[in-house]
Amino acid sequence: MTELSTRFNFKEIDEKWCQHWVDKQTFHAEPNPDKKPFSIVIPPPNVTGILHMGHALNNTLQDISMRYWRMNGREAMWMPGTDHAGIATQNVVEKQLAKEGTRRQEVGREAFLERLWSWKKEYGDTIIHQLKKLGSSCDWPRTRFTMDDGYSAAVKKVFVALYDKGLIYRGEYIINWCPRCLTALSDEEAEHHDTQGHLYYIQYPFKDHPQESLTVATTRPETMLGDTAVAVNPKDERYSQYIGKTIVLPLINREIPVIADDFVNPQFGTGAVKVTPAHDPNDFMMGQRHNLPFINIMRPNAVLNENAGDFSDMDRFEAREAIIETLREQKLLSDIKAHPHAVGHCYRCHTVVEPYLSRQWFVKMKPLAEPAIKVVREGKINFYPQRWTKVYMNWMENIRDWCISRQIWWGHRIPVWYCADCPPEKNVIVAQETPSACPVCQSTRLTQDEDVLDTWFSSWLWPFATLEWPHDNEALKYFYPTNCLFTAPEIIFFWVARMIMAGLEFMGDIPFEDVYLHGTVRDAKGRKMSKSLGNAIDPLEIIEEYGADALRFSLIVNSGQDLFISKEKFEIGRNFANKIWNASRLVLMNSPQADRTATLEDLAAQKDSDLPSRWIIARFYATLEKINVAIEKYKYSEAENLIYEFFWTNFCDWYLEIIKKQWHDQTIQTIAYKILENALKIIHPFMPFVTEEIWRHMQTDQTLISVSAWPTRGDNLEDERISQDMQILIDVVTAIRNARSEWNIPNQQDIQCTLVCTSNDSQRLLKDNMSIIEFLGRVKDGAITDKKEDVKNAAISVIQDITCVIPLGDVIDIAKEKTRISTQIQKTQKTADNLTKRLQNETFLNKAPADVIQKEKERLSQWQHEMTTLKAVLSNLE
RNA sequence: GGGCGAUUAGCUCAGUUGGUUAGAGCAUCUGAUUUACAUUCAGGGGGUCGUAGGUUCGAAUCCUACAUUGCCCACCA
Repeated sequence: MTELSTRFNFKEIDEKWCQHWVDKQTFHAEPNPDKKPFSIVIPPPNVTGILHMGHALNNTLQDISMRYWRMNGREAMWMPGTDHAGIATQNVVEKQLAKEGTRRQEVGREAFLERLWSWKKEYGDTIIHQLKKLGSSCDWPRTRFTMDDGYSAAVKKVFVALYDKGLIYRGEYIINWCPRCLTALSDEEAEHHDTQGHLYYIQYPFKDHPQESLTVATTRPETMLGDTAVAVNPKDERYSQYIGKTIVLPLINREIPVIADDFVNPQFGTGAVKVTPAHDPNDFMMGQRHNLPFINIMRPNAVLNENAGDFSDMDRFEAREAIIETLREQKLLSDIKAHPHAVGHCYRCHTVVEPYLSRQWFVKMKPLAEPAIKVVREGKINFYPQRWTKVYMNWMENIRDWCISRQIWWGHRIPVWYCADCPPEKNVIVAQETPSACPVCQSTRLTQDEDVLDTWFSSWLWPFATLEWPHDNEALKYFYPTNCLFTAPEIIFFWVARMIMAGLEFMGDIPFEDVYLHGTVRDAKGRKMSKSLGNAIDPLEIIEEYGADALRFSLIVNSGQDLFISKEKFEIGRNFANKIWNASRLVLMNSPQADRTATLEDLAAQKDSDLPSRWIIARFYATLEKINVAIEKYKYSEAENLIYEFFWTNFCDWYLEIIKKQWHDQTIQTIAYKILENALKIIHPFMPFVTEEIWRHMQTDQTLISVSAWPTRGDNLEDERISQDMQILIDVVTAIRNARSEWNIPNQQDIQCTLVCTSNDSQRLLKDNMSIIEFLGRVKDGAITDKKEDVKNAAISVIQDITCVIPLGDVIDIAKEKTRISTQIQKTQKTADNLTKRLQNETFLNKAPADVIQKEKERLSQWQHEMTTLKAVLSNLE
């Protein structure tokens, strides 16, 4: 084998295997009738920019799962790809244009889209590259983009199908409008933040009695310019006399009626509401109920239009100030109260959205939601952690129609054409391909709808559109439905729920069985990582500095729900990778004669091996068992802790230390070698690079650990006896080390140690393993006896039925040792007392299960034994 | 206004269906360097499990209330 350097040189090795796996298409999967499939689709990262820590976490989780199942014999296919992310990507490119002093309207649609495609090329490639660097075992030749030709065909087909089914309609409604992005948004795309606003109380005078007025309260006084009524609750006696009266709207002197509507809450504000049907969803409905005029007072950019009288050409917030000022002057402003309320913001640019009346395309959601509710209720799809089921259900059960048209250019153009020669509203042609003529009047004067579709209208097809749907093909049949979706809870509504609906509607089957929702990555102070806060840690920087394995391992180990990370956290992973590297060096350097054809099962079956070897093999199988369960239950941090404990504490700190003087033994070489080999396999899903590299050094052929077989379980579960015996050895060694440390005895100085015990079992155990105790405890002349030693000036500790006596001569401070023993006696006494009390308690004896009582009795006798020994030790000191 | 989490060592987190003296990593303290690894090794200190009640023979674990904190949803202008 080749020499390994003293440190794990991750830069070189990451690069090497990253390249190798891609070049050899190690992770390409094809339908294989002999294997069960395991497939997942990546949540396609937006091509807006580069990957952040959240992506690193998301993809690490997916990769652990993929690698685990691949090694477990599945045909594992991980579909990679990217999302065009309509508004978001258009925004970043618009910002670029702005820097150049131009705008998309000046550049023109075609040239602007060219810019976007080149942006997509650059950032899409970067993202794929970053995913590779992370070690993601994706099926790279399948890489898809949500605006691929084939994908676009799927989107169009879906639009037409839903339209034909009557589930897509066009209409004028109040939607969320972003005045900066100049587009409609869906309800989900408007993020509500609690904001400290004001409630303005404004007096609206009556036409007949200008001295009298109704006072209304509003948070958006500028919208009063579009008021077409004032509403009160019909049961509100304070106002019943005014219903039907006419009010003269201040500032623009429009005459508007006082109407009665149940919607009005008499408790809120003054109980009288201004009604602005074109600028508020509730008012819109009232407007429809009462046949009120809809007066739009705003241009798309939220600057007031000609309907705003003196306030036209003012921005909405500027107009708010001006209106308040004017009303104040006219003594029509009776009060301003602080009023905290939720204000909608654009999820992409954070501008305050405006409820705006406009004609858009919508999807009727209820019919799609029903089957999607059913599959979750029936447990065909499961959420992990389970509590997210409720969140999903709640949204689905109250689902509202989905506004899917966007007034932007980057995206799937809506497959709708309008005939110039047909009457309005009857001129709509919905088709997958550009029609050559109007099917009704044969006119060729057709224009396509200018708008594009919501980005999620393509993402919701991801699990099957990436597999070439609607083309019937083997891969689609074989890999759909996928097994699991790994994503963040933020997009349950945007994406998860809609994929379930689309899957059921178009594939007639669920898109995935499990949905695993992981936490958000935050900084050490718990803030969300973001560019604008400057607290983001770039995963690539961590890969450069600590290695990809370290990044992956550290993101998972000790992780709670949300993830709080600082740079230091990555040291855990880096150190562990280095530990694996060096332990492997040690084993490989010392095991030239290891029998590489042996299997761990064979070795486990040899019952005459030495205790440490039997122990480490048993520990391995116990760990393997627990890891299998943990991974399959999505408990990745638990799995990592098990691996860490096994490899570092059991294997390195004990086993490799114990066998240090035994490398000449071929059996020891074989066992160490085989344990390492199998340990690498179970570490591999978590740390693919270091394990692949070491594997290559261990194998004579060119096999890859990535596609090796996961260790099989066998019946070699941990032997209770072996682990107990080994624990005694460990405790004895620890007691000796402890005494050394306590009495400041330098390591070079040899010490003596006498182990006193009476039972045959313990005697034999100690005799068989005395050399280990001597070696690890640096003991010279270890002795075993069944007679009580009457040694003065000795450090004494008790391990079950074994008393460990270390003569210290004048090094010992008798007073100090007495205190130490006394403290220990006190602790022991307390525990024993508690146990005694419990065992004397009638109700405990009556009600507790027999095995618990039995256990407690055994414990008590152990404690009592220890106490007797300790007391003897103490009296011996006096 | 509703819903869902969280609260365990200085920090980040484990803690399975209630049943040993509540664990780990980091940090801290003491000691170790011709040894595979100082990205290391050995040892120590550090917790009345947010508060108050309740259920139980027994509670970090189950129940109730409260506190603190985070997230999501919601048309009371």
